[in-house]
Amino acid sequence: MPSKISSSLKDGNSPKISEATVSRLPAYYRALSQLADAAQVRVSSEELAALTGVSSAMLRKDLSHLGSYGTRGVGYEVEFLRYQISREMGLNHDWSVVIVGVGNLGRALAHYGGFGSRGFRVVALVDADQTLIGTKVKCGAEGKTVELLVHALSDLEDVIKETNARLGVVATPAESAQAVSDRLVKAGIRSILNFAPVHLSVPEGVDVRKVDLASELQILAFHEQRKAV
Amino acid sequence: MPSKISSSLKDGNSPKISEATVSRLPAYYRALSQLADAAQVRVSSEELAALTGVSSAMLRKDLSHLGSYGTRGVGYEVEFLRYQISREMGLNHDWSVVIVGVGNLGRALAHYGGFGSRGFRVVALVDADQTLIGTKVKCGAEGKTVELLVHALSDLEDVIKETNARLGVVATPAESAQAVSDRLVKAGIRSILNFAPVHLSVPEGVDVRKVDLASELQILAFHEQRKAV
DNA sequence: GAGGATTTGTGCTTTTTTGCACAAATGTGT
DNA sequence: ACACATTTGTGCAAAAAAGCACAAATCCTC
Repeated sequence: MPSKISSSLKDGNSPKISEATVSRLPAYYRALSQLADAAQVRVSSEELAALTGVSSAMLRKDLSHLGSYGTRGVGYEVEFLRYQISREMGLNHDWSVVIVGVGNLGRALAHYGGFGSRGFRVVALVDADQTLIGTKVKCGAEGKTVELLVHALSDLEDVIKETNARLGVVATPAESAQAVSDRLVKAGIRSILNFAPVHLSVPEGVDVRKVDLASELQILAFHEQRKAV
Repeated sequence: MPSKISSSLKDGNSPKISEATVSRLPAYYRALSQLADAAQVRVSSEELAALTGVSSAMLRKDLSHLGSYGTRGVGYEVEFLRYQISREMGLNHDWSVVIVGVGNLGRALAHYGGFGSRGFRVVALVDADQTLIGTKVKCGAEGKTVELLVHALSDLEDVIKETNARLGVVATPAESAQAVSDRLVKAGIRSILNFAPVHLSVPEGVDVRKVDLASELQILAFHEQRKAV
């Protein structure tokens, strides 16, 4: 039995988890959730590593940064480790998300079930298109769908204040992305997920993560071309 | 004037462009396209770096791996550099893409204009859902939309052979992603873009890039939580 | 309760990536 | 023609990330 007592015995200061590690934690969390659903109690670093596509040594080092949550000779307790990761990542409470841009992609994101099941709740939809404003859009996957009203872009600040959104998703065309980002920041948003194919410049203290679909394909194409030799 | 003569004077062997560099080339390419549209002729490393969110030193080093395409004291010629990057990445010819999974996300991807304008063409849609098979889905952004028939998953191999698709996009639920991936590989696809929230295990020589929307939000949430202190 | 099998946690090494600083090359003006 | 301002390309140093190997800790069996 792992010493579940020492869980909150960590110093107040952040123990500097490296960015590379942080970027892999979600994958570990997902795999652990999967195992938990399958009622598996314990898992070895080898097994969890295989499920997430990393080496077992790297997995162990990543986890060791969170604390010593495994048992030598045995492995990790699935449910316990999952909880520790979720706590470390702040997934034990819900995060409110505002999506700006309700085009094809924005609607797909709203529908996407993966958010709700992992601590994120889309609480507001915003768009500049007059023909969309006022319409309702289904949010969340089957099971617990909610209809959300599309608000006007001009009401962005109010919407954020009322819904207490902490995370902003930019799913607008490239032309308007920077302006939208600026307003999100001004309204207090400090974490932005950007789907528009432009670099957003934001003041210090604001985090932006970019997801660029075309870029991903281009990177694949680069390697594909090299193979063809 | 840069010496445009030496463009193909490179050794046949690949000059080992680092993965980090490759992952940034698409951003450079996009920014250069933007500048070209604005009819800008020359650009400095400083300016291009600002547009893409990297340091000017890193940009110069990245570009130096492709060749010496700039002119000291002057900068880079926008159109010329753009062409060199596109050539290096294999964007001078079109890449055919097959999308498996025509749910909300798959449809959004099919609609997405960013693909077509950057050397990618969605040539086939495949799904397992009987109610979708045989229906038509609009592909591409306004301007040149094409209607594509949704094919049965059982016909995957034939569809790939007929359309000569080189890139596969997995936009299925997590449960079926691995099986779909296996069949894509067996059908000759060696580059896969995976949107399903699972790790795909593939044989050596096959590239997989993963885009996980929930993971991105989780990483943001991690940092957001740290700020709140 | 001792010995062997297993599996974590981690110090050390190697590789990759980033950052700095400046020489080399080009254009400009007098 | 020559000094000067600009901007690239790159050698070298620093930092970050990944990989290796093994000691430490635990469990199981006899």
